[in-house]
Amino acid sequence: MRWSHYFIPTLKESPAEAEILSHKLLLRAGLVRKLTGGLYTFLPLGLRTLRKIEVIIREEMNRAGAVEVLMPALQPPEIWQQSGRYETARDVLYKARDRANKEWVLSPTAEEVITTLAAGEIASYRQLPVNFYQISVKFRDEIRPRFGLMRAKEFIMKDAYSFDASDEAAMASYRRMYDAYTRIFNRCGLKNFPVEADTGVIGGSHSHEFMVPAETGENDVVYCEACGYAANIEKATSGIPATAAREAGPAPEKFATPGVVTIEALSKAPYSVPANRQVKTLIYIADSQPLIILVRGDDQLNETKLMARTGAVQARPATPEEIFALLGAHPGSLGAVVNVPAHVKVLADERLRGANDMTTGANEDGFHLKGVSLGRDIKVTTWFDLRTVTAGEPCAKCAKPLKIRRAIEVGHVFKLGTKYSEKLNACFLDADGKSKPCVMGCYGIGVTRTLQAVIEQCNDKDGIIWPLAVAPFQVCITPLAVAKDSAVMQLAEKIYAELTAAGVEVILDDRDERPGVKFKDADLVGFPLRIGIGEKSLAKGEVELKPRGGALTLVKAEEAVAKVREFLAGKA
RNA sequence: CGGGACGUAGCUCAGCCUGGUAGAGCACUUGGUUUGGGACCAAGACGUCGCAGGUUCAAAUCCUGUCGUCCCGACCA
Repeated sequence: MRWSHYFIPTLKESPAEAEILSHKLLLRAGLVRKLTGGLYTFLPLGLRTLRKIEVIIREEMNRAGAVEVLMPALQPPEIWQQSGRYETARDVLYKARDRANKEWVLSPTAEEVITTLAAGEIASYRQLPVNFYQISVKFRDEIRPRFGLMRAKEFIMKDAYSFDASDEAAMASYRRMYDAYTRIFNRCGLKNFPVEADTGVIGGSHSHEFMVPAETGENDVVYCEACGYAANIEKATSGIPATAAREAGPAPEKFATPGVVTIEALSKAPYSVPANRQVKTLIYIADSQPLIILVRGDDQLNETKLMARTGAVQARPATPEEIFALLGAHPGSLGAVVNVPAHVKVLADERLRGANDMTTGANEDGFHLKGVSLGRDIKVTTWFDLRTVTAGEPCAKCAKPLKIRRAIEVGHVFKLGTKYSEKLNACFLDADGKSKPCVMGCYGIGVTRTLQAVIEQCNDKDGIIWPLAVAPFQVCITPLAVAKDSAVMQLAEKIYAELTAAGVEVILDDRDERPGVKFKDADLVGFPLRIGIGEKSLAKGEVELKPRGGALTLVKAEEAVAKVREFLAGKA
């Protein structure tokens, strides 16, 4: 490819819309352009990299035994109603109407379609296992698209769906995908690691997310360097000890706390009740039902855990008005000891189990209760792990201190079970002649997000440093004179022709630009290897080889092609 | 949906407070000089100042509304 015939609109300055580095580089290196918020056009260079990632994904999915299909992006709402997600996924579903005013949904994912396909096509255990995948555009009505391709309204996803005859077989399918994902992200040149994850609205029993460590990521990951435990903070647990038992009085004692409505205020004089001896009382509305939630004063409720434990589809903090109507007091004076309506469930965090001599609100503005014992004074409906892990807590497996870091989620694997196959009737006849629902798994990779994650991880002050496997071009030839009859250009053309013939992906910067412009552009775009050809070195019969981010070496002109192939072979 | 910031040339921004001829740098066009890390000189082209109302003799500037973008939070398959 000749640069002058291509389209690489590089920018010296970052557009104001970009905040994080990878987003700025996407725009500056001429990989994408924004159409509007959350919607991007891939330019030639960005598309080449995208295609390379797709090829890696296809190779590994095929190797893992999955078969490629392509499903419609426009889908009938009926199947979404059948699975129940027309309601539960309502907020992210884009909807459209046709001329007959019939409604359609734009696919955010394809469990419904693939399960409908399986329902029609799979009749016997002899057809199992099978794993379908596709690489296609997905649509999600994100509340807040951000960071370029990281969270967009429309993006490219690889989604796969496995169908198995038994739970054990489904776990084997899950494991195959898990291993394939590790290979895929490694091949993309990404530092990555799997973490235990919550299954969310998609449902299922077992789940891992593949994370790329990055400060700009949207996920917090809890991990243990000693034993390798790693989990999304939404799911993570620790070995933190329960609340210490104390000498407890015979009954709770009410005391006046005028104006005190925070844990912190109560921890100060004249009350001086440490946060770890307080019970924090939170009121949530989960699927229209009020819930009382108790966590220790120094803990934070983990809303994802709350949703997971209760199976709620939607949950939100109650408003002060709702709270007053329920308990007769305002936030800051709430407790679960007295005035708790019989129909309201009390969910308490495990860390409070057996705790006594605690202080909590009296459900009367301006008053608290001390000497409260959980179990004796508070009727807990159910105990759950509901708290959010913090850094430094002992690992549940090995007791070493846990750490927390930010990361980008690039892949997610779920064991789904029979949730969709039952609802959409994807059943098969087993060897014993009985009809059983397929045991499913689903597996996603954010392809466009992965592209940006590579940039986020592979860069320096001058621009992108593409891993060879996903670089838009492997080699950039930079002749410093472009007149057709110049020795420099003639050699550049010769090397270009030889490399091209050898199957190397090479771009020839044949623009009549000053050297500085060409060097800056090559660095910004991030080609793994640049061949510099100038009059100075050519006078000695030499050309320059400059790996991006590495040191420049001089080689004999006639050896250049061989050296380049050596370089590429060593990196492949 | 709450909080905040910003919409002026293709891009980055100034001008707005204190109303009075629409600006700079980069990019672009032409000519010349340059030519090993984003050149220089000269000439040029490019704008309904996001949009709609209002105030005023006069609005980029003040007021109201609206749309859009970005950030934080909420939310998030």
